Amino acid sequence: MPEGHSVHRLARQLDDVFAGEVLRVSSPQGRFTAGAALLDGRELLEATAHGKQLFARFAGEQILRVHLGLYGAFGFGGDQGFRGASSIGAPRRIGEKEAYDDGTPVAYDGPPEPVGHVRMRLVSEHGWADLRGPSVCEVLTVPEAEAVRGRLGPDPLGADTAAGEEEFLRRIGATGTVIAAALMNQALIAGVGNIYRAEALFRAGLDPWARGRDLPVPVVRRLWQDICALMADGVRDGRIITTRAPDRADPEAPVWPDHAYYTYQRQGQPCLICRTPIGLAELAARKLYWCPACQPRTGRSA
DNA sequence: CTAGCATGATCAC
DNA sequence: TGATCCTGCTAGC
Repeated sequence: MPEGHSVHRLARQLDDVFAGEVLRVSSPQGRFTAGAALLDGRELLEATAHGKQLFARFAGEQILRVHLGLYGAFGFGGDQGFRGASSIGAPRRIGEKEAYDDGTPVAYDGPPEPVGHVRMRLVSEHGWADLRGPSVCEVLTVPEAEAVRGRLGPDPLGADTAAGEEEFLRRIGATGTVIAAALMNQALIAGVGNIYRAEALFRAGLDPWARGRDLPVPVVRRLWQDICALMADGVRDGRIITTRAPDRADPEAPVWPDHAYYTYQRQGQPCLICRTPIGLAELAARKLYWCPACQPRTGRSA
């Protein structure tokens, strides 16, 4: 159940441990057998992310595209050098909750027998990665991969956040949908999910039902900039934390605060700012959390 | 133990 | 709008 920050961490991890390596690629589960055969024995050149989409470029113009969906996750394992190659702290799993190695040296005898439904297994000389439960795992040509990217909006974790801001402004200004729905539309902004959506709207004090095109330009700019900052923190921490330090129950515990969120899954509980009970609504088949007092309905909202 | 739900997105109707 | 994909966590027996 990853939002964009998890996929960016995953891309970094794959790049750290596999880039430049010739990989054995298989599908123990059997649902990716043909795709695995296209990649098997090729060098992984680079792994990148755009929003929630993961792209791994292999030699021979083969692009692996993975989307984790609701519950996809990668698991990693390998020898000491493999684990040390990770720049994000050698997690054993990336996708939903991440578990970290404690640094204890372990003997490495090659990958374990696949347990359960492993859609794809990548194996190098020094380590392995197992992919489970993705909504998409396929091999694309370069033009096909570019077409996928072309359908996505700007990524707050992309290299050029200034250009992304202008693009976000353009796309939000052109949509008639409410801002809470717009933030979940990957064609308008890529990588935001249900948590960042709810939390960014709260931090901006925005009515979730305000229409995108009705929002003042400076408000939309600040929203983009705040999402960029929040998601960059998420990549750094491996976890979504959106509460400002003074708003957490224990300011002395900045890394694992009691309250990581202002509104997400806090329906009925008091707002951390004004004590008003947090609201819950159904919007486009997803749950929307907001504070009715800090994010008052505006006249023109839908 | 089981049932229900979850940070997602597509497809059929 | 609802079903579906199909994993893992958690609340409740």
